[in-house]
Amino acid sequence: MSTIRDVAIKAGVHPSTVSRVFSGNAKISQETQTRVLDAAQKLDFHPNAIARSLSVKRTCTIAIVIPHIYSGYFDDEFFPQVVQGLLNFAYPRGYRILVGGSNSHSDEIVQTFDILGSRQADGIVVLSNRLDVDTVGAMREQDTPFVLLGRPPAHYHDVSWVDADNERYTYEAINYLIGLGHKRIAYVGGDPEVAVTSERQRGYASAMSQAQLPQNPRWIEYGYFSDEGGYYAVQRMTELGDEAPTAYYAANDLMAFGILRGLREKGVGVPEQVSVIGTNDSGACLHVTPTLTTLRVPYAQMAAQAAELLIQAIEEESTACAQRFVDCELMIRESTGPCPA
Amino acid sequence: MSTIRDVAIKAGVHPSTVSRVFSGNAKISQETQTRVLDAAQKLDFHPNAIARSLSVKRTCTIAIVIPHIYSGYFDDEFFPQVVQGLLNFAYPRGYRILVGGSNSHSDEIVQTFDILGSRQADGIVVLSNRLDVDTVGAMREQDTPFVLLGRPPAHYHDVSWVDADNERYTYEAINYLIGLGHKRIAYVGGDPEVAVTSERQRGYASAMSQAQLPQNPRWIEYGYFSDEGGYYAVQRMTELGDEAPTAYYAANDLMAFGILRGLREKGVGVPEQVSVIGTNDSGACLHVTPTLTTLRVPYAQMAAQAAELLIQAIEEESTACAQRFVDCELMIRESTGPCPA
DNA sequence: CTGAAAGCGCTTACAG
DNA sequence: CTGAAAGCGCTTACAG
Repeated sequence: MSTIRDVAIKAGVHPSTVSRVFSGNAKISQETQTRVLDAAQKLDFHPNAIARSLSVKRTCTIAIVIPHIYSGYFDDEFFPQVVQGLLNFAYPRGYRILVGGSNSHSDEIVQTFDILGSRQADGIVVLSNRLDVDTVGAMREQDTPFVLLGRPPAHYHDVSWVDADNERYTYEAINYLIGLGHKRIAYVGGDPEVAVTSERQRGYASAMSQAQLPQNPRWIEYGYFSDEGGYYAVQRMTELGDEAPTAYYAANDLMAFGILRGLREKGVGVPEQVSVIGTNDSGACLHVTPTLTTLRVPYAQMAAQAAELLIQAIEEESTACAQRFVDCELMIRESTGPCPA
Repeated sequence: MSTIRDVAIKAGVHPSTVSRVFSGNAKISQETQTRVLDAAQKLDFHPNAIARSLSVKRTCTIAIVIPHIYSGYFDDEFFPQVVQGLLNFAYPRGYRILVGGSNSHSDEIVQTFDILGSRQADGIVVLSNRLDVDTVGAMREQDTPFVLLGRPPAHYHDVSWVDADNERYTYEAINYLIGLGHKRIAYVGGDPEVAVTSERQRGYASAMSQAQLPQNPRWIEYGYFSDEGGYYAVQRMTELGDEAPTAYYAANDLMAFGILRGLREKGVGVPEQVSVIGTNDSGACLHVTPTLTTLRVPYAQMAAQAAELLIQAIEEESTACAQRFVDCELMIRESTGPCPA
């Protein structure tokens, strides 16, 4: 592998000159330029990105560490959409994505700080699902830019984040069911440890109480974002007899598919007898029967905005923080209908 | 941000000593060790990974560039499985994944060579779908290790790759349909430019001809891996009347879902009247009705093996190459059944 | 427009 | 076990 020095020798110039023709920003005479390029060509020279990074203190890389908490991160298209969104924004601007692994929640934090501390990336987007105040506080103490996907636990004003207003949109989804005449509505949340679970539950509760509907604790189940979780919720709730829900709201599509499966097995018609709403709008919503009404959460867009904030922070070296909400949309399809009399 | 030098000064030792306590491999007296660690602690020192990389010529990173050819790379769980597989093997060994973007096929190659040349990663796994001989030849000319996901166009013996034997497994899937009594079988391939499409088509053709079944060119359609492609294939083929296929093999699940949708709209019963087989075994196969019989291709496992070969090449600096096949499995579910009389 | 020099923050033979 | 020095391959003020 040839270096800038080899090229310089072959071209009969100083290494700094070679550097200048490759970095682009500097006036170089037409003649030396071609001489250098020629030499580089012949030696198959490619600038070493690591050496450049060390010198300019920029890697043109943004990082993300993947939680291995539940496989739903992959099953439910959450992670792919995030990577896609990051790439959509970052790639055209010359950035690449560094993906780190983790094998537990605490390891996830360790890995995040490792990337932050070692400067292997210029910035990092972190999934703030389970971050506590301490963690966020510690991130603020260091000086590599970061942006959260999801709000921090306490409402720091000097932290950047992008989030959906989960409470509000779940409220609207429940309201839609109420508008269809449903009165007994189930809430199937994800992992109760994850912020989004309680956010959505608040939306559910406020829609119910605003409509002055009775709330039954047995209508609430945590399905941990898995298909089985949804399926199990149906087993539990159909036992309630007269008190069984006529509609289910699930905090992700996977659980909604499990609900659909559970209802089908019990011979319950959807949407004639029971309505089902999922969350995310994953591709499979259109492939199931009936097609699934779902609350679309634009993860790719969230990630793209996170990348935007991050790259802004990196390049402008501003310490200004920004908070952004993205819009969700209720995709009404076949799995919801009027409450039967 | 403090450096090794700051720590050295504070601890009253030479920078090389600090380096030694952090790199781990070197005998250091208990006393200096704690002095250094103390100083590092106080200064919140974290070794700079980039500087280390430059010095040791290793980044502990393996790269992949994502093709933006068709969104199916994301929709069909191909890419997420690949990243998951890479990470599963790489993460426990201290490697991270660098993900690059691209916006066209030629750009994909440009980006690949850019990573290779700039030494931003220690190795790269490349999707060999559309690589031509020239490209593979050029990759061999440089000295960063790489492994192909899929075979190279010509059968180079000095190139590492991991692949499924697509021809063989599609042959078996078709044979399964033939065993069920089907005689008119449709092949719905992906993008005809992609190697896997013709590989599977060969498997299809040889199963048909071995069973001495007539082959009708109108039973062959390219659905470009999209839902719509499968849907459209049904529109075309149901027009064939008596000659319409009684079974469909689709080269990915997405197209199979489109086929299912098309058949449902036409009131064709699956599997009573027509059987359908997909490929990949994406999560949604279990959520559709009927559940989809599919040829499982273990992408995550393929990627993990690619990571294994790659890391081997990186760490042993051996130039030995290896070729590996992974096993596929026909997952028999509800969408296939005996050919109606 | 080009050269010479110092520096980015580590590592690692070489001495002792 | 520790220090001093050279080096990894670039970049970038500073001169001229």
